Amino acid sequence: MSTIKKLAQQIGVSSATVSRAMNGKPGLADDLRSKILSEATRLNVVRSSAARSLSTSRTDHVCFAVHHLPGPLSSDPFYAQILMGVELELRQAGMHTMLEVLGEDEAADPQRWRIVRESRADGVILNGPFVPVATIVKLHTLGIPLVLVDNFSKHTPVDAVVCDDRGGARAVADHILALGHTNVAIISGPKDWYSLTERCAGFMDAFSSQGIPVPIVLHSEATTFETGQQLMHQVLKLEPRITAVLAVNDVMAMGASQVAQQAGLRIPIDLSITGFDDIEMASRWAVPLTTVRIQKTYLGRAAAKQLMARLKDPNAPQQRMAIATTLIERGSSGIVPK
Amino acid sequence: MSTIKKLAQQIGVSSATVSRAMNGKPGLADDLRSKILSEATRLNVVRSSAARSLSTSRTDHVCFAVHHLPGPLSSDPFYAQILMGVELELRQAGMHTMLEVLGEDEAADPQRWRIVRESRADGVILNGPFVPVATIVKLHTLGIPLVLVDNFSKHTPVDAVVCDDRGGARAVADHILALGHTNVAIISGPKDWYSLTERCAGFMDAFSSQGIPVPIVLHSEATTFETGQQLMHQVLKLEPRITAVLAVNDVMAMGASQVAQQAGLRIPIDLSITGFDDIEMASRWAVPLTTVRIQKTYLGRAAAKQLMARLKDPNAPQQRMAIATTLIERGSSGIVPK
DNA sequence: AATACTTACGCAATCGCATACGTAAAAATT
DNA sequence: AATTTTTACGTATGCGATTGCGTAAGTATT
Repeated sequence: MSTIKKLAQQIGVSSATVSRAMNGKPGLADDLRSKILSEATRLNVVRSSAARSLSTSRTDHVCFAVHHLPGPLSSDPFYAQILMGVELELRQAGMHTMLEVLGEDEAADPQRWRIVRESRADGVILNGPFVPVATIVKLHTLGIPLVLVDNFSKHTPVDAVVCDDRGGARAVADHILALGHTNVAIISGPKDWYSLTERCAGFMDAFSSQGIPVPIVLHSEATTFETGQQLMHQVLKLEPRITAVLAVNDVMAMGASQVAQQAGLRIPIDLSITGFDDIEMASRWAVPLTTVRIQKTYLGRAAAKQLMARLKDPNAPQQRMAIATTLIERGSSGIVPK
Repeated sequence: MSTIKKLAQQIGVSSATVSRAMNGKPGLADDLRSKILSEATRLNVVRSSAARSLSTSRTDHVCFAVHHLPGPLSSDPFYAQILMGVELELRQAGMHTMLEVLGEDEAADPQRWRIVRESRADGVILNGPFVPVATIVKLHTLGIPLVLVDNFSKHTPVDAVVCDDRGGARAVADHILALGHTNVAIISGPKDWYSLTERCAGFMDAFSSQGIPVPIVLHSEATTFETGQQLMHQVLKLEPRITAVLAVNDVMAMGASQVAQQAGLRIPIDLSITGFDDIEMASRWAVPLTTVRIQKTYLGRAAAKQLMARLKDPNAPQQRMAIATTLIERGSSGIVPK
């Protein structure tokens, strides 16, 4: 790999000129510029990323941070797809994605995020509701360009990209109510996860606007297949006459449906179950899952765009962007049994 | 963030000394070193990554490359978990992960991998069998430290980390044969994917060593749920008396099992089905899947280690490391029906 | 035609670290 | 005690860009 300076000598100009040419900066005759550019590609000359970030104090890297839990990037492909979206969008802008997996230590103190500490990235896309608010605040006061995904902070003016959890939830709930169900349970995860509270709120919207009494709401420590199973057991014990279960995501819905079936309930004949997210397996599940589709890749793209906008204008007002969701009706929901 | 030089002035030494101290290099009194180190942490002084990679021409970054197909990082969490393993291992060594998602263009020409072109990483972990051999060769002759994961190249001496596909396949096949099955079908993906040929070979090993006639083998263009469904349809048409199906991965097995069930076959009473990979959903599937467990995170860790070893000694002989697999017996396999 | 502006480019400082080399003091050797 | 070796540090240069400033030529203005 050759340097800019050698290219300059080759052509007979100064390295400053080559630099300006390659960066599309003014102060250069058009014909010279195109000559430099073509020579550069011919000789495979690339600007050294190290040198230029030393000089400009930008890296063109973005840090994609996810909490490391049983889940995030592995079993539940939710964040993996967001990651794909981020990569795609950044790539188009000539930027790059770095991955930071957050353990307990890092979740508590952003100073321990090595990518941030060593400023290996220009900004951070922080995914999921797993990180304590204090961490977000600290990160923000540290002046690090930041975009939250699938999370939102009331306490700090931080950009966020979410999906229309509330609207989506409202839609499934409306769907279930339209089918005639009145005896409904909601199974959810931790009470303080933004998206979950929104989804629950959306469910409630539907009930209250139809004048139907509020359903049972059960919470758990996580949103896994297993917690779905556990909560379904509870539901069956608490209120056997339930005819529909609104799960706060697909994986939980799957767990719940399995328990229900093992208890002898037929879906959707005896019991309707709905999910949220529309993960790939939702349509392939034994009883295809009625759910709410989130365009995960698009979420990622939006986050990347938002971060780049923030980098360009650090003083722009905070933005919260909500990506629309769509109800996907499949076999797991049906009319209320007589 | 302060610089090394300022820290040096503060303490009253030269920046060279601070540099040596922070890099653990010799030529420094122990007490001075520890004093410098403690001051550095106290004042939050970090070596500029840009400056040091300009100076050392290392980045401490590793490029994790996956082909962008419907699958890799999204629906099939296989590579996502490998990614996690890589990140974990690199992190422990003070290195960082960059993500490069390969489209068709990049798959054909590594010069288009921007992370590589701009040497933003010291080496590449190349995942999956999706990339043409020519690309691997080119990358290798370009002198870029490279480790293949879930792939192997006979044509070039490139390090590779795979799992014991053959042994694992042998184990499931043995298991199925031990249950008395003799009328077996194998459903696989593209013929030229390394892991798949190994797995098929492993299956065959079992048959031939037991003296049982070779089974039907069907191939397809991909290894998705849908191709699993398609091949199962074919199997049913071709040889309705089949009693066991060995799928080359879990997702295909799931697709196949669904088709079989829809055709009225009970699993495992009428038909045994096995998978490979042991993805999370395998155990949660309607009929829990007998399969072969791959420790994906460990695969990633091994790959990262291997790459770092290669970086340390570029001339070490090529290595192929195979990670052991384990047979997981679950409900989808049973004795041959009478 | 004289002056004032632009334009197109080169010069040189700068970014922050690593490291080869130099040197004085301390330790070892004789 | 004189010499050699080692230790512990400082000096200075280079890594490869970016960019403010300077200047000569070209263009516009009057």
